Amino acid sequence: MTIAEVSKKIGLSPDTLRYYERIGLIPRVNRNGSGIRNYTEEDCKWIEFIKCMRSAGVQVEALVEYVTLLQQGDETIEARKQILIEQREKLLSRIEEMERALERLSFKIKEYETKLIPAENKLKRLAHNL
Amino acid sequence: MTIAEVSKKIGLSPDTLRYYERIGLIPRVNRNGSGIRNYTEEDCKWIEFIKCMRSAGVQVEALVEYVTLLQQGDETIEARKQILIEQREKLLSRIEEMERALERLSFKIKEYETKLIPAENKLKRLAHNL
DNA sequence: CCTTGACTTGGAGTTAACTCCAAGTATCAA
DNA sequence: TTGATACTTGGAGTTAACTCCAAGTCAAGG
Repeated sequence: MTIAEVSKKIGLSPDTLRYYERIGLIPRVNRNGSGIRNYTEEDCKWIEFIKCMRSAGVQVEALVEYVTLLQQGDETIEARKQILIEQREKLLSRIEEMERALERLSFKIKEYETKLIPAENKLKRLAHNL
Repeated sequence: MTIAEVSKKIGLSPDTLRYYERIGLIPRVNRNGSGIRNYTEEDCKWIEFIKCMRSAGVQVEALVEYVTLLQQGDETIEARKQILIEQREKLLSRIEEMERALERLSFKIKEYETKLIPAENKLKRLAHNL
C-alpha cells in the first residue's frame, strides 16, 4: 500500500504518517526500489492502533517508548506491560475529570432551561469594566 | 484575596491567572489603590469553574466566548446555552473516544497477563531495521 | 533612607504535535 | 521528450495554551 492509500484508509495525513515514522512511532516502513514506502497490512494495523491511542490523548512519547521496547525483543515484555497499565490509569483519571466537567455543564444547561438565570450572572456587574 | 492566595487556593499559577484575565477568560478583577488585584469570592467561583472546564479539555476560545456573551446581558442567554450544549456534546464524544482506547488498552494488557504474546510482536521482524 | 519582596505590565519564549515547504527524483501519459 | 504527478528528505513554520522575563512600582521592615 502506498502512503496515499494508507492515509485515506486510516485517516491520517501523509505528512503525519511520515512524521510518525521519523520519530519512531511507526517502525520503519519498507521501501520499493525507488525509495517509495510500501505499507503492509501489519503496518496498517499498528497505525490504526496508534491513531486510536492518539485520538484518546495518549502522548506520542509514551507510544514511542512502547515501540522502542517492542523492537528490543522479549526481555522488555514486562516494561511494555507497565507502560500500557500506566496509560490506562491516565486515561481513566482523565475520563473521570471529564465526567466531572460534564456534570457541571449539564447542571448549568438545566439552569438555562428552567429560566432560573444562572449564578454567574452576578458577574454581569463587572460588565462596565470592559 | 491576592493573586497568590487565589493561586494557592485554586491551583493555577499567578501567571496563568493573569493570562486568563488578559485574554478575557476571567472578567477584569478589581484592583486596589496601587493596582494590585483583589479577587472576590465570585471571582474565585468563576475561576474554579474555568479550571474544571479547562482540565476537561474545553477550549479556552469557547470559554472566552461564553464570558464575552455573559457580559453583554440577557439577550445572549440563548447563545450562551448553545455554547454549553455544544461543549457538552464535544465532551461526550471525547469520552467515548477515550473509552474505545481504554478497551483496546485493557485487551492488550490482558494479552500480556496471559503470556499470550501480543499480535504486534510480529513487528519485531522489523527490529533489524533500527 | 534603603533594601526586600510581592506585585504590575507587555512581550518574548516554550512545548507538543503536527503541518507545510523546498529541492530533488522517479514514473507515466501524450 | 516533456510535462504533470506523486513521492522522497530534512528542516522550517504553526497552533494552543501557557510560562517566563525585564523593567518598573509600591508598602513594610531594619
